[in-house]
Amino acid sequence: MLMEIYNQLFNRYGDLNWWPAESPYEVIIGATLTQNTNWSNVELALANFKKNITPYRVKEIDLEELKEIIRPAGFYNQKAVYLKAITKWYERYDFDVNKVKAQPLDRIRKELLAVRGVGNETADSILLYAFDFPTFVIDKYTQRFCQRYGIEAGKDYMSHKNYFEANLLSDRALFNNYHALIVINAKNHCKAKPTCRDCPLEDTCGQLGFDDNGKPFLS
DNA sequence: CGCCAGGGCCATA
DNA sequence: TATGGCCATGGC
Repeated sequence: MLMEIYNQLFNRYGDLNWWPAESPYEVIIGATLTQNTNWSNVELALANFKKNITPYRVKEIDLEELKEIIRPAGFYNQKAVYLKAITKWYERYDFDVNKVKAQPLDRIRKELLAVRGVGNETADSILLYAFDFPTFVIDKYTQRFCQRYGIEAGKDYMSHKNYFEANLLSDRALFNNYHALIVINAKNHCKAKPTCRDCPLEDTCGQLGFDDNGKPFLS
């Protein structure tokens, strides 16, 4: 079922080429800044770096100065601390993407979760979109998506993640685009119908439907 | 003007 | 383990 739904979403939106960033480190920064924050605000913050988003700079920069740069992204007092912390973690691997990629997924995931400001979603976003690890990213949209369409994937983050990983081929390209498709589909939907969030769960609210044979389709 | 966005931390029970 | 308050800007 999950694969059929993916195909429907793919037919509509195609390959979205996530994450929108110019480097793995920029993915790390973006994933942290976008916590409970509109992406357009994150873009303003990223623009304030003036094309100079490197771990070396974030490591050396004064904390108060960093706060000013990321201010548009909101929660800047804590996020500035978070950026320092995740950058310090990255330094263990000499800011080298390949040294991180050479490690086992589970090890890096645990390390990331131990970093201040990195929870499940941020960790998985970084693992998948910065370092190409085959891990599935769950967010509020995904959980709402499952609830709305009767996909019984559990109730918390890990149960959803386990459900998707258990019912899909472990393919980083698939995981990458699937999460992106769910987000884009949700945003499109919300844009067209701002009150969708308030729809009762039994409402088929959304573009996804199921035919008489139980096959999913996008209307 | 009020609502809320691609979460996570912490205190409390 | 499970809620709830808190963090903060900018777009609509």
